Amino acid sequence: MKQDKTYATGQNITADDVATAAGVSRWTVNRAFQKNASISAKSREKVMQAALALGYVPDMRASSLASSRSNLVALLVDDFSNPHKLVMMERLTRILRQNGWDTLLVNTLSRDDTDDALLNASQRRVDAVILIGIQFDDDVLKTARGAGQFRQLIIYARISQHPNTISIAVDDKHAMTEIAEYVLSRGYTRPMFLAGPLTYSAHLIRHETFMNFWKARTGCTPESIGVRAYDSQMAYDRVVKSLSGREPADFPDIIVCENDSLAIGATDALRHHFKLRVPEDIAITGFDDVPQAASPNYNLTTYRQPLTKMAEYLVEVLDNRASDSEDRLFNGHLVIRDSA
Amino acid sequence: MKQDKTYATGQNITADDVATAAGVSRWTVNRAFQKNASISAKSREKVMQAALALGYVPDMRASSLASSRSNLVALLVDDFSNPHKLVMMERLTRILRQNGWDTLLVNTLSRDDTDDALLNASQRRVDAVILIGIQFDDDVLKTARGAGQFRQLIIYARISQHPNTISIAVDDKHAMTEIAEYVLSRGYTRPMFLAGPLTYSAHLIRHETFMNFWKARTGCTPESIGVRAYDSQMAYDRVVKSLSGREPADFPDIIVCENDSLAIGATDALRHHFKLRVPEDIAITGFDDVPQAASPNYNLTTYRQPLTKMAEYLVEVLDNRASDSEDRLFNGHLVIRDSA
DNA sequence: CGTCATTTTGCACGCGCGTGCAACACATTT
DNA sequence: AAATGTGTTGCACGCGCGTGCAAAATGACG
Repeated sequence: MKQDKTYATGQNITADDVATAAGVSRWTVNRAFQKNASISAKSREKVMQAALALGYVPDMRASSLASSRSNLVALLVDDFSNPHKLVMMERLTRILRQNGWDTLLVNTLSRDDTDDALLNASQRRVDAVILIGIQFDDDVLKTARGAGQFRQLIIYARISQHPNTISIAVDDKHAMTEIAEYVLSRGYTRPMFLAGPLTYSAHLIRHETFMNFWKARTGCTPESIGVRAYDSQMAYDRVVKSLSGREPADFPDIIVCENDSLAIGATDALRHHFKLRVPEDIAITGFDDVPQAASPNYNLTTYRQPLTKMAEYLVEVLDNRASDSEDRLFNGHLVIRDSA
Repeated sequence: MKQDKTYATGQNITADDVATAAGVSRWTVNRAFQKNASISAKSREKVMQAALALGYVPDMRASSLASSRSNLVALLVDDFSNPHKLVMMERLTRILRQNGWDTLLVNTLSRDDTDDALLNASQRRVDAVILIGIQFDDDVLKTARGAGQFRQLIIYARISQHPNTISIAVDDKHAMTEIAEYVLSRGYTRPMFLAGPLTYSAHLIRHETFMNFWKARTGCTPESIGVRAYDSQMAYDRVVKSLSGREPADFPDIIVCENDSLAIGATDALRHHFKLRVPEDIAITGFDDVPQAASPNYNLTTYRQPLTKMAEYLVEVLDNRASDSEDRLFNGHLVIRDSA
């Protein structure tokens, strides 16, 4: 049944073909496909009919080349193990597309690869590069080849100190304060903080905020442990290692996690390794509200970022409709479930 | 600290600029950036140094326009709720990029949107469109505008009856037979099959295979239920509804799920709603081996698709190195854990 | 040192479309 | 009917690079 090896229908149809078919000039054809072009409704109609009949589709490579705007953004992602990335990618690509932007997905294999990934984006002359990852640090950006080719560099869901960069992120300080207030108000007294990689200052905010808050409000410095990646398995192992051999009295009564991946790993460790109950024996909080957090198995108390608002603001920035090019922090909200 | 509003370093540098700087013609410059170009090592060196000094990056829009090959593929994804999609996307983008292919990620919002998504890909003149989704059916493809613009249409991780299309997928029949053999060999006698959306024939294979196998080998027809989407929550609700009010003797002793998302929802339902143990009271099998399946919480017996091999074969097809343009089915392997 | 095979380089032309301006058509006003 | 204004259309030129071929440079060999 499968015959044709290619899916193509012969040679490409250009605006010229449509022009002769519609009895207008080529420029009128292209105008018909532009948004705010000066063209009469009548001739646009003629053009569109001819285009449909011929199966003409404008070539954005050529239009981009001529207009020097590509309506393309590169999305650099370096951590596919965190399920929250999937949520972010869905939201971003959806809202970008609804606003006329296409997305080039670049899988940044490792930290050393960032440079290559940026080069990749440059070659396509994307209008902006969006970074959603954890390995991108300011040094990499500074020395990146081809970094001069794109107009905007946007750090999404993270803060960056790098100049010429816009951060669109949740206000970690505000968010973590809200979590800490909640933890305190629920009467927990021996919290432990489970942090992710503490390589860059931007990652420290949640950690610092919680520690400072707790110290200021109770006088005590909470215990704190960390892992090298936002990975459930690592969190599991780390919690096991940290709590093994302790007297029950020395256990924390709640583990405040930097994100849901860690929280899930911690929960599994408490339940399956230590045979403890969550939240009865030890409570847990997370951050992100990944889909799994809502499952009856975890019922995780967590913090939801306003991803839609953030994506919409991103579009504003891309369209140069944003009032300024400063960083923008958003507030999400605490999602209270059973885990704490 | 953040001063410059744009990241651009003035106007674009073209091959001409590099040419004058290196003392060669523009064509030599471009040759230096081509793979198998006829150019001496000496002048390539000269060019590369000048290019580096000026920060020149070749413009793929122009090269694509001139050569009519874009080295770009569109990845159409329509179901971001399944965590396995994240795994597939990571593998695909990684291997594609390692082989010189860029990926345009198109979030296909709904079934009606497929047409628009394909149009989107056409406008960028991608060399191929890769479909990893469940909503794409043959009717949509038939009537798609702009479908004639790309050379190849590849259905990934699913079978399609559509001509002019290549499927790269796991051999569902073989895989499900392996699962069924295992279930039988472990002595289960009252299996229930939990299926996903049964809209297209391609989705029925796993279901049919299991049902036929069991009937042939035991003479009994297993019970079978289904949900409208590959969603854990739906699976949870469906299992609750199906088993509520039954006598314990009428419970299945194993639930064979079409994929891990459903298996996870089923597991949660058994544990949290019915307070049953998995696998002691009722066992579970899944399909895909999502990261979560390996967690100590689920320990899911499941089937892993050879995603790397599949992606590598995809590259072969894109490079026209594949022996033929027929569908290609791969075998994965059973991953035995505790859940069954 | 000359001849020929081979590699390397330069170039006219084209890929498909946008920009800015000039020419044109039409409706409105005096 | 002429003059004015508004909306619409056509066109020269350029965006940056690849293709195929011819000219030039290089190397091999007698």
